[in-house]
Amino acid sequence: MKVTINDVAKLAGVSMKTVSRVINKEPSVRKKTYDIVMSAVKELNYQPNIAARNLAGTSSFAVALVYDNPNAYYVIDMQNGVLSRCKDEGYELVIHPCSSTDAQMQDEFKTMIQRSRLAGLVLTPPLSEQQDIINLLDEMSMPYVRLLSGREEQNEGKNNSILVNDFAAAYEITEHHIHHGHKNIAFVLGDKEHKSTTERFAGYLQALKDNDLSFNPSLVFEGHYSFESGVNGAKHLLADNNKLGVTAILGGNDEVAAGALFAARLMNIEIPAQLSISGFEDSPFSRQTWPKLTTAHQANNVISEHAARLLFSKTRSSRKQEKDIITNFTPSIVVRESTGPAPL
Amino acid sequence: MKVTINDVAKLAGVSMKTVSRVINKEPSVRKKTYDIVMSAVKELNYQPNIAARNLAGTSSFAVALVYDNPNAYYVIDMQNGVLSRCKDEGYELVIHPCSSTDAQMQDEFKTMIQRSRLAGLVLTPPLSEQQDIINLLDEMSMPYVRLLSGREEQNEGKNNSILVNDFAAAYEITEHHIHHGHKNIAFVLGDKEHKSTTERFAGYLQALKDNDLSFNPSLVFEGHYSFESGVNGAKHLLADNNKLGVTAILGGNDEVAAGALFAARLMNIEIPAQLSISGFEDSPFSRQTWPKLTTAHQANNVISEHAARLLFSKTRSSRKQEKDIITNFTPSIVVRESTGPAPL
DNA sequence: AGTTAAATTGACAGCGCTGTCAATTGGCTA
DNA sequence: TAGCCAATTGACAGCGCTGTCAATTTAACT
Repeated sequence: MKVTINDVAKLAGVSMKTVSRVINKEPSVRKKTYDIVMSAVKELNYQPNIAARNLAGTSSFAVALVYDNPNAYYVIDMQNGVLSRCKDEGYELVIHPCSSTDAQMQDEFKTMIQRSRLAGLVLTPPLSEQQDIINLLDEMSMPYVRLLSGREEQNEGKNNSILVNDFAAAYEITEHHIHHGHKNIAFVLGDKEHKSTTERFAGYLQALKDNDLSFNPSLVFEGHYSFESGVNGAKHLLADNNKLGVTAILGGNDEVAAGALFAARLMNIEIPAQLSISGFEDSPFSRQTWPKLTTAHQANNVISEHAARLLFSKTRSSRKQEKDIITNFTPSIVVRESTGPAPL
Repeated sequence: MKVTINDVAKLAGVSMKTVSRVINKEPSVRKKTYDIVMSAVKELNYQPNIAARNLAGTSSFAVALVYDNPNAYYVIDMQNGVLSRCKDEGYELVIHPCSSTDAQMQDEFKTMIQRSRLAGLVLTPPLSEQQDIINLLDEMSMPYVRLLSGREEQNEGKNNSILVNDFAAAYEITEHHIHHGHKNIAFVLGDKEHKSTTERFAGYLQALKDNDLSFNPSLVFEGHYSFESGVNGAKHLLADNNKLGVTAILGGNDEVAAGALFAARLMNIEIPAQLSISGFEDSPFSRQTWPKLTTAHQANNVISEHAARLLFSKTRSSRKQEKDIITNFTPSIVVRESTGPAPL
């Protein structure tokens, strides 16, 4: 029933250590030996014991995913992406939800790292943007990968960040509206503490500028990443029978856009005939509205998978480096039914 | 930096084994000894090494949460509930998303169990309703706890199930509508493969019966647990200018209800003045609609925590039994703005 | 006090694997 | 062919803890 590394060694006619080398893809193993061992592994269906590896080795076989994010869809995508890579690599995934505002979080964080003897961790926004956490990890010289909102040129010299180009996404979405003849394009921003908010806003501004449209500050609503904020924002922007003449609204994310959509419906505004609305992220949320949202697709499960790859590439130097790790993602626009030409 | 059980033993002036006994809350430890050891543990801030415990002991210190559920909110709640208990008990949580329809799932399942040397697992619907999985676990004599939709009387004799009384929830919600004077109460059902669907439907029927209202099959729409299904269901039920005279709709869950809400809005039906709509589960979804949904609150994080407790109580017989584990949950109605008196 | 059983504690091996370092092999040059 | 270095392999200890079982202490009796 239980197959140990010793059984494999006997069957292959080599030492345990050599089997260990094969399992861990260490160099200095002859091709022939490798094949013999591998066939023995397969014949016995050998499964390395993670606990023993953790105990005996210097580095452990567990990575943590740390998040403080109310968006369940986002979290699940992150988990699944990292998890799939972990399975391939034979690692365990420790999930660690936490509150970034909690004062004792750092302690709890430290305890977790000690207890689990982690090989490394993946940080998602907004924790990945918190300098004190980064410092703490650097102090402990613990490998980590950050998921951040940012542009490619900002990633130079760093080799532990995965950037999502929210600037470009916002730029593209704004141009989508502009090309549809929209002039008065409003923006319901997300939480301003999040870097994604400032990046998206910057992209929006740049697109306006590049298309010779003037920026009207009253078309910007400073809100939060929530449905309700979208409702409030849209109500505010469209107040007084839309005296501002808004014909398009960028929601800070899909939830915000869904809220805006709802508010517009309540005001008997036809979507997209009278008003175009777009979101960001392409969460399942964007398909649960009616009409479905035009949004910027961001493959969070893919992104998180690459984050995991990057982490693994840093963790095990003995293994050959993976060369196809993408560290810069640019969301691409998905046009659905919530946007269209500007009304005449 | 690294504190081992040996350090604690020295400081406390006892053997390693005694420290081990204290850590594991084994019986046969004098109160005085216990206190001495515990103070040493605290002084050194000793953290047991999970890998070593797993390796040395017969049972491991990891439990798995297995799910096949597209509802991210549900999954997150489940995770958090089980996770909080795991932290208290010093266990690890292994999350295992999988597809119940996938043919090779059982194999993968087995592999996971072998690899991780699990102490036990928590199964959520619809996996918890699959007999082949139950059989497999029984064969391996692996402890598990099932989360199921069902009524208290059905839980007798079983000690590995946590029941959510969807019957009672549906009964209560249906009566809520009835007491508001509704007569033509429609129901957009969820997936009929899920036991929660049949339970909720049964509760609805019972409530109608107990209040001397006749059951009209054409007021039932067989749908799915999705927003879109809610839209379609409501459209169907309210067709032809509501010739069926529907004044209230039960959504199979909150997503369905949200869909129904949206469809009604599109038809310019006022909620709740002309039509009452209710959901189930009280997911964040139900607060992201406008008006907010009346629904049946189901504290999934609490439920999953009790599932974990139940599992732990079965896992370590040496530890004193927990007596306050709730194995039967009855959701309670939360009245918000989407329901009201029947129109005249 | 003396005896006996029960409760409490400790010594020690070993869980399955990897790190260290020494032994062996093979490939190459002179 | 001998000689030498690098590549490859193996022997062995030990990671931090728990199970086993024996040693010791305590309590409960004649």
